[in-house]
Amino acid sequence: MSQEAVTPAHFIRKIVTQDVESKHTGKVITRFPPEPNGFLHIGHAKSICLNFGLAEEFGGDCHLRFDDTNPAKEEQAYVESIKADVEWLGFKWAGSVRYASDYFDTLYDYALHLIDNGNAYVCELSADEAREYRGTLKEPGKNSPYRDRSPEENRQLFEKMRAGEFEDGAAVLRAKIDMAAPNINLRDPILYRVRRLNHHQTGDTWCIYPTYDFTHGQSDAIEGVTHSLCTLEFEDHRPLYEWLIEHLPVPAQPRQYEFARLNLNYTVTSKRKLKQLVDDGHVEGWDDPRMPTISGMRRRGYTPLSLRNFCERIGVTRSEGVVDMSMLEHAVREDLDATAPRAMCVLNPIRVVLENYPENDVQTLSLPRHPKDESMGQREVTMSRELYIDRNDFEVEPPPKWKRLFLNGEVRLRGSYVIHCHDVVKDEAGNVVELRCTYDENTLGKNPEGRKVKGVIHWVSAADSVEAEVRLYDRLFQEENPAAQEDFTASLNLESLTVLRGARAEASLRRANVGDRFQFEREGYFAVDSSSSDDRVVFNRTVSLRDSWQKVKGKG
RNA sequence: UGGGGUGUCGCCAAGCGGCAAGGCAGCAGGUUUUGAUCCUGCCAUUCGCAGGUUCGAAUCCUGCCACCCCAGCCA
Repeated sequence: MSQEAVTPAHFIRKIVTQDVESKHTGKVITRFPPEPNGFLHIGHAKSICLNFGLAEEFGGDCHLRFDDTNPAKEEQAYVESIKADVEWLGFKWAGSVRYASDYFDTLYDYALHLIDNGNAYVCELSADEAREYRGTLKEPGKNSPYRDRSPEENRQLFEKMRAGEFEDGAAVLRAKIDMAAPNINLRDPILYRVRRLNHHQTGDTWCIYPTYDFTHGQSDAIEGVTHSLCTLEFEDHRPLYEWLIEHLPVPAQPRQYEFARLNLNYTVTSKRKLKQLVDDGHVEGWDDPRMPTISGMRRRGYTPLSLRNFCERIGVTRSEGVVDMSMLEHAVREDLDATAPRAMCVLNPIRVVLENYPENDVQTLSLPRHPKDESMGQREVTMSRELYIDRNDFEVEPPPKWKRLFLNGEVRLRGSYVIHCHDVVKDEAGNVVELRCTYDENTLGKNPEGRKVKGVIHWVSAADSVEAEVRLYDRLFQEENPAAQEDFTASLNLESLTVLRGARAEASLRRANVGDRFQFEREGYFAVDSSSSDDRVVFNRTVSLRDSWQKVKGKG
């Protein structure tokens, strides 16, 4: 066997492995339980990869279950986007999509079970009163005056709640546990509340809705989930999760395990904050390519594999950290380097005239689509007298270490000839607007004799190229940890989007389809945006190529 | 002494009593018609701190310190 670096098993993988080897004879069942109240982001990708990945690895199942217990915040549109994101990442949920609301009837019966056993009661304290009775972090709470109602009375009252005989907020069902518990989640937690709201799945069937705590664990049990994985903030809920499972006639005993959520620097991974960016118009929508949402990253050009590799590499632990954006960028570059066909696109064009190139002569050059993968074939680019190169690839007076074109210097046109610049044309303001050059006809496919040409730059034929819009993205926030700021929107990077309308792309790109990904040589990876039309191609820069010239330049 | 957690390289992360994996970033070279990719080398005598146990400690014990989560009829 090879000694290749195998990803070490993280703690959850170890637990599952151990369970499979010992107590569990059945299969591993996990679930990804999003609340449909927003779009999924990179943090959810971690959870998706963990849950679906584990099930896949152990030959088990992973369910997609919407945790839809709060109709006030949830919408069908979010349900649809979430399904699309999970599928795009390449995972398949077992069976049909599930909803916690599928279990509302059972949950209601479970509630009656607790009531009949004296483990739950209807409480008519107002929200404010309930807060006072709950006590504080350091002081115990005190019992609700409604705590000792009889099971019979509670049953009647709860049935009235269901029948709509209480106004919103007028009554709740509470578990009867311990108002002095040091863990606040055990101070008679609320199980049901009255909410006269239409629900995206159940319509107007219910006017009482179970809380997360009363829903999650029981749903897990009903589905036979063996390992219920969630983030650290739910750790304090585990005793309640277990209490409910112990006191209810559930069909299975799922176990909850917590892991640290993913934090990425220079962005936010909080549905609430992302929603605010959308609602306040700081971005163009949930799928804005600057958003760390799965749909935004998809539109930006990220690949499912790059996200999955990223999630595998960051690991799964219980210590909360902040992953550097460069890890994510590395993951996309790695995948795209191997899979993206190459093409040339001049982002900031400046005209080049090859004075010794015959007026109407047009040559077709065949270039490989990929430098290492011949199976990707060739593409044709047109060579002609008038070209465009990037303004950044020319200097009248070159700085030290310069390898590109300069006045009275020469450079290789990628896949074509070596050209020499002997003059520049300037406008009234003194800006260089055109380069007068000559080409060396003996340099196609071979190096000139007697001299070395260090640089290679990309180019396109002036006539045979298409105008394209190119969108460059920079980090959304200037602050490494925007969430730590008083107002996170204050550190929004106002230059996170740069739109280049006059870019010139090689002709082969005319037929690019939405979603297609390319490496624009020497620039970066780009994906065709969904806003492209037949007469206007729009490219999103997924990520730039690594650029060691920036470093050299920086050192002066 | 409210409860629950976490502290290993700039970042992520292995390790679980036998002498600090790996990845990202960085640095230095090599190859290169992408200043890309690829390749090579360098990058924690030290594991939050202080004691202790032990032949031996990041790993065990004790005490500190720092940070995170919890007082929604949100999830």
